Amino acid sequence: MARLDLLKFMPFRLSRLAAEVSTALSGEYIEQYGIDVPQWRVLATLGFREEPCSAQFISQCTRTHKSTISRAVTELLKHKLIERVENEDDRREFRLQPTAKGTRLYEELIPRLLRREQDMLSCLSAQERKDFAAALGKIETSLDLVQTSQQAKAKAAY
Amino acid sequence: MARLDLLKFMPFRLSRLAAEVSTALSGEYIEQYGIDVPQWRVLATLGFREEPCSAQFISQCTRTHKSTISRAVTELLKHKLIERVENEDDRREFRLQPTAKGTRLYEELIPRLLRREQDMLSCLSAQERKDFAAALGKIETSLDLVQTSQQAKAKAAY
DNA sequence: GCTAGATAGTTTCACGTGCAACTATCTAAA
DNA sequence: TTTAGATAGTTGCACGTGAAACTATCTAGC
Repeated sequence: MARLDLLKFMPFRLSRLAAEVSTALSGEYIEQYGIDVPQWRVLATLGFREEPCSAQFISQCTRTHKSTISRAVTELLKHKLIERVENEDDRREFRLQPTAKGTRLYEELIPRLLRREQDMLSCLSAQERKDFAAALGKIETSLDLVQTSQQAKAKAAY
Repeated sequence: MARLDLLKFMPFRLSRLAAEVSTALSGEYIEQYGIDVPQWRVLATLGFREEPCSAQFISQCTRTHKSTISRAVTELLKHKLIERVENEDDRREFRLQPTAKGTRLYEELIPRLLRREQDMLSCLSAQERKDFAAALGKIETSLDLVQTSQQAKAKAAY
């Protein structure tokens, strides 16, 4: 009879680890600034990229449901962390970009989060970290999980 | 100015991967049998272990909130996939164990899920798989995420 | 230029989950 | 024996999220 040790089952381990890491991060820093995970994803995408993006683009890049992004954008607008300008070429979509306040928050948050990530990985050697990231990358690719900016653009333009 | 590419940020990658894997599994197999993730966790714990367990024990092992386990147990009882017997030594808790029907479902499900896990990891060589699991183990340990049966028992007995 | 279908974004709804309060039971100490 | 505090399990509540419906706008084909 086939058996399965849940504690060694990869999907379970990933789910447990992701949940733990996520609450650790959001609990300590993100909640501190009054923004939640989807809002952080919007801000992170806008902060990293130079040009303004559409909500659709953010949704595709972060693989987050468009309704979730929509609500996050509404909140960020309300708190004046981002602003949106109409797109003359296509009046269905809006160009989103961080405000000065949003950029300030972003710049405060980044070092904290990067430090957190380093803490999390500090139990691995440099080589192990590299291998771990590479393995993760292979799995992501095989699951067609990686959405490059190019692909997103291509999709956006279909 | 510090920047952060969300797509290379480990917490984000883990969250995205876990979500994808989870929906892939639950969508294709678990939903097919009308049970959801918490119910599967209960069944997996009971099926793997020989002796009956308490809900508390399952909650600790799987790091799933006790209210979630409670609801999962209620559903599984309703569908006669598990049964519970009073514990004479401590009448607060119940001993949970799979029924014949539950065991049958478990045995049908296991090979499918294991095959799925293999598919997911098939993009890695044997050595890479081993290294990946080891790295994951180190991170889990450093985050105090690993709950052994012994520890759970110790905690249960405080 | 019109119409059909696609797309961006919003909103309503149903549902699953964590938190906190609650009941029942157990343990330890006075 | 009584009482205070801990524990097992359940339930009400608030909240976040995905699916689906909806509006407005765009594109392609006629």
